[in-house]
Amino acid sequence: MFLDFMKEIEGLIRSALDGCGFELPATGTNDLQLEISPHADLASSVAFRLAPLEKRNPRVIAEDIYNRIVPLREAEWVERVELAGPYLNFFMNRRFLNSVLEQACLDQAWTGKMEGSVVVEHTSANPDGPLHVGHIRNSVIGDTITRILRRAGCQVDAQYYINDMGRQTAMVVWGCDHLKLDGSKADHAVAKVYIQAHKMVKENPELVAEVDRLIQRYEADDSETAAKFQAAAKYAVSGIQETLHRMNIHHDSFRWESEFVRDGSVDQILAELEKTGLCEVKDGALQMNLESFGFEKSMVLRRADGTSLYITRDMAYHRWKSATYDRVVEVLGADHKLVSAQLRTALRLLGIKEPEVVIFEFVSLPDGSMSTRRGKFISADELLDEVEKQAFVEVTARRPEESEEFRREVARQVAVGAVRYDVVRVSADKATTFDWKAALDFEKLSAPFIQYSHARACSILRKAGDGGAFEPSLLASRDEIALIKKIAEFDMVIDRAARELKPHQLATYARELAESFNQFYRFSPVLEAEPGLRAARLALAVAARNALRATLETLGIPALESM
RNA sequence: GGACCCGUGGCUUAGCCAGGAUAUAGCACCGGGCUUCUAACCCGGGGGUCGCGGGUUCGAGUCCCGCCGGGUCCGCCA
Repeated sequence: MFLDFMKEIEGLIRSALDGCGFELPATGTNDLQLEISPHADLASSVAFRLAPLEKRNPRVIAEDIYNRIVPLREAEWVERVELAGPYLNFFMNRRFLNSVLEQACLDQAWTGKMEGSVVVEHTSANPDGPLHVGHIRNSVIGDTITRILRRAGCQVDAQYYINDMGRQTAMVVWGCDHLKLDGSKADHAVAKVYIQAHKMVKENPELVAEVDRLIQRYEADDSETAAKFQAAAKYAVSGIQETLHRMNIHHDSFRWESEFVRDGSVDQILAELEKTGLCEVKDGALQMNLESFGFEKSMVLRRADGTSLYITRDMAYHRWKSATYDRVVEVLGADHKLVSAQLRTALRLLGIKEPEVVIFEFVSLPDGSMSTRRGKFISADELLDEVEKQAFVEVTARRPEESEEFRREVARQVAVGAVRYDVVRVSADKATTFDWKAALDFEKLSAPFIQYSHARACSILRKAGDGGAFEPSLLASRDEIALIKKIAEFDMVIDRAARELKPHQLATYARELAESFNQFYRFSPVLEAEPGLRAARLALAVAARNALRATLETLGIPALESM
């Protein structure tokens, strides 16, 4: 699809440049300055790049290139090139549009040729309570990246790293020893114990020693203690998973950080780090000095009591990931920026491939940041419940004749979509403030808009029956052509989002695709059209339905057939 | 104090990494469209010193420097 069109144009320009004797220094990506433009299907402003090198007017250079472009009779997808001042404007031919339509109709246009294995670590919330509205930014971004990479063609392992050795988990274990889990949803029950335990320890500082002893015993692999830690972590994670499943989020594998202590890889990493000569024992703790790399704070690798720390275990985990997968991707909150940078520096020193880190900025509440420990958060479950409730009201208003079962199911699917879309549509590096009013207002720039387009397409197809043979060239109106072109962009959007790890680009595309379909729907009646045109439009409706379904699926949003 | 991120119409936001032809969309506001495939939709309109000041460039929302405002981090927590 679009990538093929683009590739052909690249070839045309490059051979024209050779013909002119122009040498374009490679500056990275998009050397040819190609972009989708309102003036063309694809435009190049490469003449501007060459002007200073050739010391000539870019208009003259563009004209030279234009004159050297081989006759397009043999071009597969390019109809014509226009010279517009310093710009070269390329237009796609009918064959290209027909090919897009055909591939989309056959539902075979949605998987790319990217290769390799990728591990995407996301969510990895501490097993000390339920996911809150900040965590789900991690989960939704991570899961969408996972889906995008799969679409692009990669083999992806979505992984949850369970922090079972941390102080938080020890606090939960201590809490479970002294308090009762109250039987509510697992992760919520754990949170109550954790919050209470934290309060008790804070009020009685002598209890800290008890928590420390738990950490030491777990590190020493005391079997009774280990059973408690693992049971507590597993219990919390089971509740977290339940919430994730509600949002269509599934992990392929779970790794426990304790594994890396047990199998000796943490000790091994420590030995290797010590060999760098940057480590010293200070106040009994092993520390690494990274000042020459711009970090004023040294990195503590081992506590004075000999137990390991998160960052050291994480080093071992990263070495394993780097050795196992071609690409290592992880989604982290902005609070991890500094440690993550330190970790990458340390990995580099050991010659270990560094991860690609997707940082997302914080979600805060109107009155400040969230905290599981202080019990100050809005849980993902609560959010989903409320959005679902509101969605039920909306469905009931629009489809009062439908059964309650139908309306409940639609509300559930709309809620999942609304929550996911609301999170993924914003670029990860924008800090946001959670707002109930905005969360429950999913009327317009939101998932239902896209789901609705899909449902409309399905409705046409339900009523139309089998369209049979059709003449694609009949699709020539502005809205029909625009829709085909938008469908064609799918592979390029996926490819780019997969390389840049920016899922919000797909959210933007989804909105544009739905918009194009809605315009087609409004201006090009399908069922009432003349037989020939009807068949062609029906084919376009199938193509659009498939494109919308693939897009929604990649966003993890249910593609409802009726709503 | 230091490091990193953000600042685009009243509000939310794309474009910034790879500088180019009239700056994207939604909400809200004004006007129009359901006897026609689901109006959770479509069409039109008003509204922008792209935080501020320098610089680089033929050209800056996009790159560089400084400042202002907001966020995050700077634990033998994770």
